[in-house]
Amino acid sequence: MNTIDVALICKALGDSNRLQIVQMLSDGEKCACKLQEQFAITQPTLSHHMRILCESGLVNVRKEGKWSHYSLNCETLVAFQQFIASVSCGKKKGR
Amino acid sequence: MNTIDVALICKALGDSNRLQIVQMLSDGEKCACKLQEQFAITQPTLSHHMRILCESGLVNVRKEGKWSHYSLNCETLVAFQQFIASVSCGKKKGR
DNA sequence: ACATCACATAGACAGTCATCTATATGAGGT
DNA sequence: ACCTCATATAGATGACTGTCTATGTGATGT
Repeated sequence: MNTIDVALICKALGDSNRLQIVQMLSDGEKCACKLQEQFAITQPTLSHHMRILCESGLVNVRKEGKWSHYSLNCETLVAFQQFIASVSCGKKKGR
Repeated sequence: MNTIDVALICKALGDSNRLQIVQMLSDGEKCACKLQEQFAITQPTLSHHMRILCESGLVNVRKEGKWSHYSLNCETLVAFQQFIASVSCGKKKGR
């Protein structure tokens, strides 16, 4: 995973609504209607946020009838986590 | 570390120049002039990026004579990494 | 066929962002 | 005192962002 991809994901997570959405998806797949309940934003705004999350690669969508079910993309998430974990603060030992 | 703090850090990392700066600081403290060499941006623009990184809490600055030395803030970095690592993709995994 | 539900798209708008040029600040050196 | 170097600040500008209202789309039910 290169810096451009990571920056895109960070940008997606740089909005606290979206960050909370990701945390909610940590529990497992959820439909848009379920996510909607938790936020004081309109349905189109949520849809916009979900699009950004999907485009970053961090979130997958599964359409089933009228519903859109969103879930975290494990592969992308893990690659992102590894990238972030690879940053070190230089000092050999902490504390 | 709460969602607002994390979102602020993500926002700071959501620019690829800043993400690369953080990667460079992973090596250890560097002065602005050293960072400057690596980017095709003007000095004021770099200064602007450094301010955003400092305000996010992820970067510290140490002034010494004419120079500004930047380094990663270990405490913030680790807290951020833990937050990111705590997101799971739902499918059961160890730990 | 029609109405309804779940969601996406379009367009608008105010606010924020990354970048630049120009200028200020402050530390050293001569 | 003056000049230079390293960096910060100010102000401008065009692009992008988050949010809204209004409307479109496609699936489901009567």
